[in-house]
Amino acid sequence: MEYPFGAIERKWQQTWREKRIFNAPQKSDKPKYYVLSMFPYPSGVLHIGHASNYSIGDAITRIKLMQGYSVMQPMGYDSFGMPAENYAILHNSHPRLTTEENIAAMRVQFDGMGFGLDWEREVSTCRPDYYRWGQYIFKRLYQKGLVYRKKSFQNWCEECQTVLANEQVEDGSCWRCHSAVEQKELEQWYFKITDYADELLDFSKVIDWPERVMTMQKNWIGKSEGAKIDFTLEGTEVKIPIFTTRPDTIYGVTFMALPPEHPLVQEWLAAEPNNAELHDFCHKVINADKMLRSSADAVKEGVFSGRYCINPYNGAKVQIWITNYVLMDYGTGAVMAVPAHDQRDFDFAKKYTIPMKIVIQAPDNSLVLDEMQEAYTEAGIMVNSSRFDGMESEAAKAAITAWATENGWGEQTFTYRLRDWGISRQRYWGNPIPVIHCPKCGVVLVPDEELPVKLPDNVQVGRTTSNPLLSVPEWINVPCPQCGEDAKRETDTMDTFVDSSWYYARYADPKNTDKPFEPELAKYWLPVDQYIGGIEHAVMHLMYARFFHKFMRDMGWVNSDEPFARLLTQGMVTKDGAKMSKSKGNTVDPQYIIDRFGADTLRVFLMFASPPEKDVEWSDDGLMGSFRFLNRVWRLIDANKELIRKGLNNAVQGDISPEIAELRYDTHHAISRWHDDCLERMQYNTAIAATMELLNSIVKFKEPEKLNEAELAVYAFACAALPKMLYPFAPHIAEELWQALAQPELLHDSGMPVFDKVYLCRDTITYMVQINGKIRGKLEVAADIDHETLKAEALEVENVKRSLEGMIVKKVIVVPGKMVSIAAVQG
RNA sequence: GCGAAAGUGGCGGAAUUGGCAGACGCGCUGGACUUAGGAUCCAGUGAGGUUAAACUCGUAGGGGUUCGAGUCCCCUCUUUCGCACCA
Repeated sequence: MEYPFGAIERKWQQTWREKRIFNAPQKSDKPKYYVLSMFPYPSGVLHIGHASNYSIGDAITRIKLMQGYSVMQPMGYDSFGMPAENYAILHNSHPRLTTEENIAAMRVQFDGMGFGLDWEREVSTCRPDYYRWGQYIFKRLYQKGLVYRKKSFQNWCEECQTVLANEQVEDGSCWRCHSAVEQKELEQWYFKITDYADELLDFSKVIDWPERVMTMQKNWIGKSEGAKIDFTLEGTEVKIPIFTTRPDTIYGVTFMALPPEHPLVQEWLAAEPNNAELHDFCHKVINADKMLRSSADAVKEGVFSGRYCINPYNGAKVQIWITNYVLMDYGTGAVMAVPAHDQRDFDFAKKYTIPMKIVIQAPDNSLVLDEMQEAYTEAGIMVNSSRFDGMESEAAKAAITAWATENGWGEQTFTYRLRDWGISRQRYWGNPIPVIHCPKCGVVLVPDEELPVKLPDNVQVGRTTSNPLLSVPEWINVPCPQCGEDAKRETDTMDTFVDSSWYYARYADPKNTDKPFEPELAKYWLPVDQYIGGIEHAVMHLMYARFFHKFMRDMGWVNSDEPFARLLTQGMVTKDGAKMSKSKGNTVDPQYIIDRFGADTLRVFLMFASPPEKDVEWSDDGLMGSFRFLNRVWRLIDANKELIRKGLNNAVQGDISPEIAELRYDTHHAISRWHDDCLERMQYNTAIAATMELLNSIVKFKEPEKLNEAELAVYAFACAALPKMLYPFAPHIAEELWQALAQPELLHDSGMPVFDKVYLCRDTITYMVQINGKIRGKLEVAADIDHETLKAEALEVENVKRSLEGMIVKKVIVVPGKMVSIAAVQG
């Protein structure tokens, strides 16, 4: 017989809702705990990945409730973005309608999983009551000087008809649709995330983040120390600043490398319309696939510009080359090339027979110019470097930089790989940028009282024209808020990552109609104590949210430095070793599993199969194992509930059999392991294993009705521990069994399962005996035996004695509570 | 190429501080029972060896430290992830 999971799950879902168990109070005497899983895109269908991810957060929520915290676990929808627009096109509908339908459908499935979510705090980024405050925050960022517009070459996804931030380009492809990314020159809105680069590099204020995520962010920010040095265009006063991390090689500069996008190059192009070589090369490079251009094994190419610049250190005349290997948007967009000491410059110089000059000599004096096969990039002794000759190159870096500062042609500086965040998207289904362009006043912010700038409904959604908003003149044409003249609305919408950069704060005060959220409430709930989500957001979402949080702190809206104190990056669910996807045809429908085996079974399987941060390989057989487990627990308690109720009221004093004493030990041991796994280690698979082991220990007793009073008390205590231990993972069956044991309160309110250290002590201990590292025997002794006696007894164990024949014992080591180790040699 | 993490039975995984490797689950083998169920219960299950033991081997491979290594150190291989002309 299967236990009646369907009825039980419906019953408890309804009870939790009616009793408002998971609606977090705004004020509480208890300490707060904020559990947050990354909100989903509302696809309308809950897939196994969602089920797995949110099961983790729900387990934490229920553990923290039992522990006595006031817990908030909200949920919402990241509902702007391309997929909604495409979905609407496909179904000949409107994104707003399809999105709301999907949200309603997902809500039902979330509830069917039994997640303890505070639906009164639901946010959906595509609703005006949410995106209004995104616009408000945009304005505050603008007023703080953290927003600007810039025309430049952008990553353009033809498929999505929109631009992408650098971090949204993966291997030259769009992060979302995976089609190739091109370059297109456009005027775009930017957030000055680089202002916070140093602070984003500092993770000292997070409590527990995976090292991997912090490393990825550090790599992405890519801070490097170096010097900015001004070269001068020959015969002019024009400065060409360069950035280098190797100022010690400045006397080895034999050419200057500029990218075609460099303003000086653009000037020369304009000045020489007939220089075909120059024009062809620049045109070719600028329009080349950015991925190919920036890959390490791309062939280096260039043309000589016919111009020279002057090295300020020695007055040397340096050829200026236009090349494909220098990036306009890193450093100053100009490179001093030192072929003898930089591999890229070396390759380039070899190809175009540009001279080289050794200025750092290897410590063993082995460098000879004509014999060099590759650049020498190590440290060494300065040579051919005028007044710096003989110095250690590492020390010379500072000296040479100082010399530049003294002479006014350079300074010590830092450069970052991180670029400002381009947030403009040429799409309809996003948050409108609250700006009006006035021919007279320029860029004018929409006044607060006119927010939100609502998306018009009557657009023709489609991907043939670039931005659907361009087709709504009555929305675009508005009077300027400042001068009243005819003006036009900005038609770019914001990157959806803007919406997800502050939603965690809105949950603290989701219905506020005056401001994004009440600072007092955000200060109470933030930071998020435990954040859970996929590793794929390691750089983008998590860095943007940190940036927003630091801005909100500077505004005085929050008082923490980091939004997420602890971060858990959960693994994905795989099948046949691959990520589940429709195209591979290896998906599993959670709804089918819930209908056939119950949500508890699904949750237990997902949590038991592997630790939360690792991938879970789907297994139908494994799922059945979880189902059998819950059925066994059910049968045990259902068959014995009167007896257990009685036993829970029994006195614990009295004689008990050794077998029951063992059960008592197993029970307290299992609970203690559960505590450790649930609270310290966050390793829920072993917490479930401990629960299974306890069940196995209990079911050894086939006739509990024959136990005496004291024994029954032990037995009942063991049985009653099962629902508590199951609660985080299989909450419905746990509540039902808990109620069957005539317990008055619901489990979240019942406290942690308790164990008593007294019962973890044993009178006797089994010691293993090792000889030279191999197990040769064991002996059971009193727990308080002294070491000398123990050693003597260990040597007398029969098998030990025999193995020691003809050997001389050199040393005997006692590992308290565990083993006796004998070191012996052949005699 | 650089950096990080990982590699344990037929499978998912456990071993928390250097101390009985393989918990727990799946699968498999044998048995019991039967209201034939996607049952349940009992026994077994790393490899070799044995009636059973003893014993030998065993945590990717090779070395090392230690009374003792899955765990620490060095080298190699493989896999995964991140970065990759960043001056």
